Amino acid sequence: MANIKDVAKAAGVSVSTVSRVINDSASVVPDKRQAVLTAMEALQYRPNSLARALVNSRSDCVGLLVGEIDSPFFGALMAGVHHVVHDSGKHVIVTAGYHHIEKERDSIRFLLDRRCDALVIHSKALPDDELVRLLELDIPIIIVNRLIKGWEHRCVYLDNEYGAYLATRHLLSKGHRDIAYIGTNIAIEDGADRVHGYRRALEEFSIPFNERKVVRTFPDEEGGHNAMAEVVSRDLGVTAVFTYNDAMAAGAITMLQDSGHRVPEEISVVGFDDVILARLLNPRLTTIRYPVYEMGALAARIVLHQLDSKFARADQPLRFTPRLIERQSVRDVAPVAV
Amino acid sequence: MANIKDVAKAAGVSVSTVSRVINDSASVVPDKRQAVLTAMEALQYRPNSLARALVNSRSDCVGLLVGEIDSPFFGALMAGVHHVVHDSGKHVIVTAGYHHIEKERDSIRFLLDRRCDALVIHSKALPDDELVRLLELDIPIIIVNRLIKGWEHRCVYLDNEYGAYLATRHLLSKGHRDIAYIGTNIAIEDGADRVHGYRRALEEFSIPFNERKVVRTFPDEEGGHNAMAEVVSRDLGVTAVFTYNDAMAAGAITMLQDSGHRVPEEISVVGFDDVILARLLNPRLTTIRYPVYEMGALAARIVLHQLDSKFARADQPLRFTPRLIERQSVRDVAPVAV
DNA sequence: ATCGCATTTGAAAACGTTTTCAAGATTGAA
DNA sequence: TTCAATCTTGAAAACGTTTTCAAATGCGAT
Repeated sequence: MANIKDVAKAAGVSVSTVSRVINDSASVVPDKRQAVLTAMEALQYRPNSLARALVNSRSDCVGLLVGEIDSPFFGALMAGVHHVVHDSGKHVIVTAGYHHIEKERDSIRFLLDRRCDALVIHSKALPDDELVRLLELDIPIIIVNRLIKGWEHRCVYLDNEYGAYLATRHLLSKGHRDIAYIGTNIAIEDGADRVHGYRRALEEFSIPFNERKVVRTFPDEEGGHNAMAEVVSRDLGVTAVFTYNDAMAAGAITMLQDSGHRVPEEISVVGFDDVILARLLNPRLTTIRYPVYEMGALAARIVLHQLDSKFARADQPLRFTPRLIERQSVRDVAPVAV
Repeated sequence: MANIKDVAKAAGVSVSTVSRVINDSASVVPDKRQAVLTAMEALQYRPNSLARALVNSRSDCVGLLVGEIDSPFFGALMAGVHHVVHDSGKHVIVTAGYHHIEKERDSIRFLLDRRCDALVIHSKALPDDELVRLLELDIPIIIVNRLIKGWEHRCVYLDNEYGAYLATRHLLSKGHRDIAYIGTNIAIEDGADRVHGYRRALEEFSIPFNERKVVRTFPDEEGGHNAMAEVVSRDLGVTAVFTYNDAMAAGAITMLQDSGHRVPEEISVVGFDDVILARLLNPRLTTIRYPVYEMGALAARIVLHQLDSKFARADQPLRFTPRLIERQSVRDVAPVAV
């Protein structure tokens, strides 16, 4: 591959001059400029971005750590980040941590080694103090989907407690009184928050919390399926289920339908996230909207701004509020005022 | 951030020595090695991968171009590539082209500028000759999901014609005689191939091809929904539909159910791709399995091999064969021998 | 013609690595 | 003790850029 020297030689000028026309960082007389341009064209010259990044100490890359590369949830997160980063002429490097501490660590190391200008991080496995150590680095970093105490201004997160509260309250307002919660078995803050929201709604309706009505499994479709089977087998007279995410809801619905239960006639289901799947299930899933695309976009906007204030500043709060999306998976048992 | 000189100074050795212990590329006496190690630790030193890539002309990165960053199909493709590339200690840089010629071009340029060691490309928009020009570069490149004549050994692709044939034949063998095809309106080879497969199966059963039974829209859920509405409105006595992909099938099913038609009792549906969604729909979708994860993994294995023969060689053929996955969206009208 | 000033140019240093090369230190055998 | 052979080491060049700085050129006014 041709380099800048080849171009300089071909155009009969110095490398400095070539550099100047590439970046037009200074004026060059028209005929030399033209000579350089044609030489670049002829040699199919493309500047080596590594060399450029080395001297500029700017790679024009934003690093992004997600949980998995293939999942509607992270797909939306990636899309949000990609969108705004590309709009600013920069690029994204994505890595996945698979909710595994070592992989998350490696991924972040990789992004840092690559000299990304900024980072957007979704981490479930890394402990707070390790993330704080990152935040203390002097590179723009935003943590997505997690709140670290004392670092609220660097975290773009959702009010999980309120989301779970909304979902549960919705079920209660539709007359349900025996509501199971299918949660995640990975020890992570949003899991705990959602249990709190569930309990708070229950309390508001003076319904005692029953530990037997919550079962925790791996937060995917299969986990939801198994958990639902467990709930059914416990025979607690449950008329509704609230799940940690839509994938689990899908698994739960499948399990119910396969075992001859009708949804929502016999058992109502509310999910969480509102991934695309939710609209496609039958019955269409009533769920809590998690604006993950918007959150990714906001995170990206913030790091870009920190990097270079010529990018639009984000004045929005970093805390997002979930919303109930009513579809068809909840039956109205006996309406009650909220 | 500390650089190699700082480490050298701290350890009281030359940069060459530090480099040697980093890569252990030559022997260093134990006490100096230790001194270097502790200095690196103390300074939290991390080699600058850009500088390293510059001198080695090896970035240890594989570039990947996909259609969209958020879609189950490309999610699986990315996951396949990521998996094998990570296993070899290298990394992936993903870009998305959104099926748009300019964006695809830009993305590839970016990956090349970044000096990726190898590329895996999924392109729908770029013309053959432009891709050929890429393949002629002396860097390992594999094209996924597209067959370029004369370059079969560089293309990992699916037998689309056969997939469509399989789907249509399945419907025919279940007694369906009036089968609509909901196709893609983007002019791309696999679209045409699938129409051919559909026609071939029809011919085999001596059923005349009826242009009115095929409608083409944008290949997503909404497109499927609209296309299905169109098919219904044409009132052609259709008892089954085969769609270009699962998302369209989902849209079609939603449309049918919303307008009071039962699936599969009134109308049977067969999709294409077998993305995760297919298992979750109700009824579960009978579809054609597109082994995209495996194809991504194979493409990655090949470029890695070309890069450095120490990675396992791929002896498999580059052409994948689709398979029918029977689930519940097809009704048996009147069995007929295949 | 000459002077001064502004514009355009190229040489060289810098970015942070790896690697080559030659020199210095160490070892073992005679 | 000496010599050769082997190990270990550091200086310097290289990778492909950008940028600083000083020199060269061009221009208008005198």
